[in-house]
Amino acid sequence: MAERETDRSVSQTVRAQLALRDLILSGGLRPGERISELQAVETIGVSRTPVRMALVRLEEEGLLEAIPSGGFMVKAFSERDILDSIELRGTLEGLAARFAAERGVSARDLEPLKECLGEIDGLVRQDPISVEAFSSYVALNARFHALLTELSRSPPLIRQIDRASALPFASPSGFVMAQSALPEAHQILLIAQDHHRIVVDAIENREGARAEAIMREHARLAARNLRLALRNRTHLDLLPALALIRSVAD
Amino acid sequence: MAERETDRSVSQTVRAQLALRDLILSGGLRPGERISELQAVETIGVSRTPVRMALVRLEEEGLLEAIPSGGFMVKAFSERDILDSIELRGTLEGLAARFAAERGVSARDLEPLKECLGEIDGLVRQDPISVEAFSSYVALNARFHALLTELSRSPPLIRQIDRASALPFASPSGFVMAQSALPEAHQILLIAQDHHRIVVDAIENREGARAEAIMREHARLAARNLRLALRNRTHLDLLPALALIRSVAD
DNA sequence: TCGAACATTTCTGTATACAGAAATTGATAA
DNA sequence: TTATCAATTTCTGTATACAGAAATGTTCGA
Repeated sequence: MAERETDRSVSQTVRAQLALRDLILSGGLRPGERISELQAVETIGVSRTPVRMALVRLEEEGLLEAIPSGGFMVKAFSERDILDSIELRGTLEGLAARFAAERGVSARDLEPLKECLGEIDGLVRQDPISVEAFSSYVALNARFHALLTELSRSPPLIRQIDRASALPFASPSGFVMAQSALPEAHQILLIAQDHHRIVVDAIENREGARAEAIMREHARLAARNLRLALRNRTHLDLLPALALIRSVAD
Repeated sequence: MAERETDRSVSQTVRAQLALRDLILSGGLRPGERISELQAVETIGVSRTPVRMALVRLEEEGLLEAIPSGGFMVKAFSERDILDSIELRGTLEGLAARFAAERGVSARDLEPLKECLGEIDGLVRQDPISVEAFSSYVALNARFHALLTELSRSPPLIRQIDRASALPFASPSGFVMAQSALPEAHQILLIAQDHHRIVVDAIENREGARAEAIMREHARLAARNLRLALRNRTHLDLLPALALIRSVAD
């Protein structure tokens, strides 16, 4: 939707995949809705073959579901599904943190993580926090988690975490936090940042069990947060995947 | 390879996927080897389109890797990759066991699991254990783990576990345990069955933490087991994915 | 007015054709 | 003999054509 002119640097398949994913996450396609290949062809502007490839990939990714009679539909998730996904992700990240701690990381390896930590600090110290700062936080937070995951040095685990993140971190491209929810969100950010600091410390000190435990706690915070957001119908959480939750969408 | 005549009950894509996966797991395609679409078309007997679909699915599944310049190759795994995958799987199954315990399962829900437990008991009580009994065990064990996973009642978790099982449980269709390795394997089976009994008991008694812990321990047994198998170059382990390990294949 | 059966239309799954890129082979020169 | 360059061949990515199935709309009968 952003650019219409053919971008030759990216394959048609990838383009279709990105376009479809964004369409799903932004709510352009509702949960349960059947996806018409021909319609997608028109919308995206590529042929059926790459669209089809993208559909298969998105199904494997977990955003689509195959219809027995043929074709795909947007997968619908319950509130519990999302909460479970968050806990699942926390468990995997806990394992990653433990791996990082137990296998030993050099000070040099920890550097990017600490740097990221510092950048986040700069944001969350603002009082009151701005909407822009919050958007930056979302990006930085994602980077922090990615860096942490990388530290495990375990390709299978990294892969799995990437997959598990699809839902909890699913976020349409142009998400912005509502102004009214900022103060409460700020409080949560401060706690989350505490967790971040602790896990880095635990890894540095080779305390695997502690590193694992804090990441699980971190996930529990996110879950509590989401539960609150759902109850209040606000977007104060860090996880704007709400469009996918059927029980809310309906 | 089994049937050549067109099986109309299954789609061409699924047929291609199964054929390719079996070809990879049985070692017909070596790790690192590039997969020629046209060659696959000839071997499997379907057109390029379904082959292509199958390749994409197998890549998402983690058995193939995309080549930057185009096409796919069989993914190569290190010994550590496989060990990590086992621990990863154990961690996820631990979470599943905890979910099952905490969320409460009725006696009726536990019935299939207990029945499976009993069947395995019948096998492992044999002394000496037969090669056939061992093959049966492999199947029953997979069923036990699947049933346990189901008890979590968490679709996202079940999905992740299925993905995570791709490697640890990867097994070509006609695998049989070597006669010489049976006694040692039998010992391991007995311990594994102890774990199975404990986890069922823990779930029944709503002891989430205990259920989780024992599944992790269970994975650690499998990992130790595989490590031993790799050192001795025997197939005494329960995880015949060795064909995928490059450090062994080389 | 409602329901069922038939015809029409649309859509998916599969096969194939085509273009551009990559790899391989062969030839020539140092 | 070896290295380099060019020509050829092969392969992938994409588009499109076709057949069968599913869904939809319409018409006829009760």
